[in-house]
Amino acid sequence: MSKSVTMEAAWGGGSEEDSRVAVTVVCMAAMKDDHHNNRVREWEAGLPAAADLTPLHHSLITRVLARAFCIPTNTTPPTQGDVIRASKSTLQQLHQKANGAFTLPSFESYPGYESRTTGGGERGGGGGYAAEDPLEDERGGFDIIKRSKDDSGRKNVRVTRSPMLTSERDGAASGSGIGGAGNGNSGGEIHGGGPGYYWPSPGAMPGGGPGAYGSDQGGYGGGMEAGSESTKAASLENKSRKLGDTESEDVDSGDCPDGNTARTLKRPRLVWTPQLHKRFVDAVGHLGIKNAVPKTIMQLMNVEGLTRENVASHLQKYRLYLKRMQGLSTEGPSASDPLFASAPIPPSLTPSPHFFTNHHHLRADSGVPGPSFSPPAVPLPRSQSAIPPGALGPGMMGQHFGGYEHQHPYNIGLARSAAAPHRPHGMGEHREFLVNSHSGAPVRAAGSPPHRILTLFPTSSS
DNA sequence: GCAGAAATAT
DNA sequence: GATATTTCTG
Repeated sequence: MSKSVTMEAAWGGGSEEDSRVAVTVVCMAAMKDDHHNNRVREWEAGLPAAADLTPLHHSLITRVLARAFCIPTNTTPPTQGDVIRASKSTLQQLHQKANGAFTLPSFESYPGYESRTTGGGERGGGGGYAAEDPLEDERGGFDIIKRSKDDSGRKNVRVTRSPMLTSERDGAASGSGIGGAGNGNSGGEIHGGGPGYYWPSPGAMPGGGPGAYGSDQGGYGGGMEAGSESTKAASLENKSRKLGDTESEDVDSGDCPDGNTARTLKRPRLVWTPQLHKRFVDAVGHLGIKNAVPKTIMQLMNVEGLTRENVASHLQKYRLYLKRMQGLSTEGPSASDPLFASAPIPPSLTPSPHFFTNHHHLRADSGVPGPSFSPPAVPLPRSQSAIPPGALGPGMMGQHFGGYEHQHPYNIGLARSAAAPHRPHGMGEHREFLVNSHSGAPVRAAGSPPHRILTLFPTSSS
């Protein structure tokens, strides 16, 4: 358990130094073991140095590509001959190295490697996409993983920075996935160390992952997700083309993922967790459906990071839902919209308050005025089916909100709301959002034993 | 600039 | 198909 191997490959970064292939083996146990340590050195010694590889990529990368990835290149574009020559020469060098003293130590010596690569759940082998590791995401950062697939089906992972992230991260943004213990609490960054977002791994961990989802690490604290960028960027580009040349310039210059421009491409995807939705409903109920407009709701909700657009979108959906409910007023809640069904509709908003049928699932905190915290927020993994049942914590399984009626994960404050439907409790004071619990247990209401409450956007009160 | 609807993306 | 974001329109 104490052994770990980190393989990090960086190529085509923003500087000469980054343009390298670096393979680092960290074998904590081996560090105490001279035998192992020597073998590691031996292996490292056999690797091509940065200088061996830099000329290759500098010669081969086209200017367009280099520009796109902010790779410094020679000012004069290489000719075809240059490329061929450089390729040959570099290949020769590599061959020489390969034929020479390039011997790799046996990986069997490093069970850590074995277990990680086979058990990590990343299909197709490879070093995996470390940042997808829930444990890694625990660090509470706000980095956004954007994925896309190229033709070969390989995922492209790009780590960008949230607009809210003002502090600099170290170079580990896309680095190892197993380096740290993944304690989001200790990894406090800009917002004080909440286990912020979790950007789930599509297709990863088909039941065999590290199990962080349901662990007491609270591997799923998040609520925002960044989706594929390629399609988005393409769409953006298409649209900018439609709009004219003025904007395509922005897209052009914004290709370099230097943090500033990538931000404009996409905003993290907000998942309307039951808690969040409940807050939303409270706000709407407080305002009355007539006066409930996105901005006001947003202000009343007082949730950091929530935008007017988020609220507007949700309000749009919510209104549709209410309409539908009015039509179905005699038939009870719509199973097709479990999120909405999960939170009470204030009497002022609904003609059919009898709506809630899952009373046998009422939580202990129901009826308690004040902030009521429900199970940890559920991110919306692209493939939730990959999450092992039971690993999500109470009631957290199911595709989307499927199985909701039985899992009752979102019976939030139903009784509470019935008792005090017009009380948008905690508003103006609390900013808990996408609450998480390190214990993995449902977070309790205020007044309950002091469960550790982690907020997505920790505030001074956290 | 905001709200709401519609289109689009994931 | 569901859900969220983005864009469009008033």
